[in-house]
Amino acid sequence: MIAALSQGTLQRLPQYLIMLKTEQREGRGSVSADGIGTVVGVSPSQVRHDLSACGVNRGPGESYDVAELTKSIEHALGYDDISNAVIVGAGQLGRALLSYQNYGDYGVDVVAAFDADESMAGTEVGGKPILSVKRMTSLCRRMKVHIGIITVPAIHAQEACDRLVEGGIQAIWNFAPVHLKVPEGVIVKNEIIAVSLGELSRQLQEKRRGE
Amino acid sequence: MIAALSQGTLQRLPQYLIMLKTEQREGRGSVSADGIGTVVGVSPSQVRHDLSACGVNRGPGESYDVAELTKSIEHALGYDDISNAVIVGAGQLGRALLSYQNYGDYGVDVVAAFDADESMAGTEVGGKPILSVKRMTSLCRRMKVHIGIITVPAIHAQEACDRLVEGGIQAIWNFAPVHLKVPEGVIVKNEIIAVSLGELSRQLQEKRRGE
DNA sequence: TAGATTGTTAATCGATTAACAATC
DNA sequence: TAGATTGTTAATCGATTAACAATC
Repeated sequence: MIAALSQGTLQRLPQYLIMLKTEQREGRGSVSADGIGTVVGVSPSQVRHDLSACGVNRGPGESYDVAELTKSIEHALGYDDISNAVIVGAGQLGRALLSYQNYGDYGVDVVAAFDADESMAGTEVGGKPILSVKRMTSLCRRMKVHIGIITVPAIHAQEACDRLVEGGIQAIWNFAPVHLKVPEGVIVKNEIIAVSLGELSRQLQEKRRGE
Repeated sequence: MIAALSQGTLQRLPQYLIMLKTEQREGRGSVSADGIGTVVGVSPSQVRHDLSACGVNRGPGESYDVAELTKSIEHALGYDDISNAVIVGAGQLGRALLSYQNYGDYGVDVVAAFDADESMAGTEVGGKPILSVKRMTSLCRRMKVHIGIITVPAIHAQEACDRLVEGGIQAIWNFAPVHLKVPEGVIVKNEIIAVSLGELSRQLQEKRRGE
C-alpha cells in the first residue's frame, strides 16, 4: 500500500478496478490510459496520473497489462491486507450486509452480526452467525476486530458505538442518521442511505433545469 | 435550489443537517459557525463559506437560527422537490432499501420494487409493493418515475438498466459491481458496498502505519 | 521507421483557509 | 460599550489538465 494518494485518486481507483475486471472477463489482455478513461469517464491524463501515483510502471509506448494492473491497484488500495469487521443490528439492512459475499476482494472480512433480540442468537445469514449483543465487546477483543458496522436504529446508535469502542474497534461505518461521539483516533464514516439517494435526486434536478 | 455548489459543499451540507437536527432535538435554538464546525469536524471558515454559498443570510454578530437554517439547507439541496424512484431486485438488499422510511426527508419517494421471481409479486415490505418485473417499464412511464435503484445480481444489472432507461428513467443508483452502459444524459451513481467498506479499511491501515 | 502511448513536468483551475471590516 | 460572530475578499493550497520528451 502506498500512502499519500489524493482523495480523488482514491475514489477513482475502484472504478478502474471494476472496468478492468470487465475487460478481463471479455478476454482483453491489455488496456491504454485512453481506453480506461473513455469507459470510466475520466481524462487520459488523469488516468496516467492516478496509476503513476500508485506505483504502476510501464515503459512508454507500451500499454498496461490488465492482470498486472489489477494487482497493482488492489495492492495500492490495501485490498491484500485483511481487516475483520462486525455488524451491530441484524435488521433488514444488517442482514443484507451480512449476506454480502465479496468483502474478501476488498480487504475486509465480516465475521458476525450482533442483535439485542435474543431470539435471533444462534441463527445464520449467508453462512455468518448472528449473536447476542452481550457477547459483542469481548468477542471483538478476542478476535481482534477493528471495524464496526452500525445498522441499529438511530436511538441506539451511540450506545452501540460506545460498546464497539470498548471492544477495541478503531473504525466505524455508521448507517444511522446520527452524529456519533467517539474518542480521538477512532475513524467514523457516515453512510446515510437516504442522503446518498438525495444526492442523486439533486443532480437530476440540476440537470433538468438545463445545465 | 441553488446551482453551482462545489462538490465539497454538497458533501458537507447533509452533515450539517444531521447535526442541526440533533441540536433541535436537544432544544437549542441557535448555533454559530464555530459550533457547527466543532461538531462536524470542519473549520468555521468553511462552514460560513458553505452556508453563504447556499444563500443563508444572517446579519454579522448574530448566530444562526436552527429551524431556519435547517430549512435553508434543505432547500439548497433540493429536498423540498420530490422525485419518484423504484427498486429493481427484491433480494436482501432490495428489501432493506424498500423498508427504509425516511426517503421523504431527502426529496425522494420510493414507490415500489420489482423482481423477476413471480412468487413475490403482490407481497409488501414496509408498506411498499413488490411487483413483477414485467410491469416495470410501463409502470415507470405511467407514474413518471425518474430514478431507478439497481440491486439485482451483477449478471442481470445491464438488462435491468436497459429496461429502466426504456421506461424513461433518468438517473440510476447502481449497487451491482458492474460498469453500466447508458445513453448520454442518463446519470449513473455507483454504490458498491464492498468498495465503501474497503475505503474505511484502507484509512485504518494508513492510520496504523502511523501518519 | 512511424504511430502509439507512456511518465512527468509546468500551467491552470478550483477549493479551502485566513484575515478583517461590519455590526448585532 | 466590548465581545461575538457574521459575510466576503485575498492568499494559500492542492488537484486536474495540457503538453511533451522518451521509447516501445
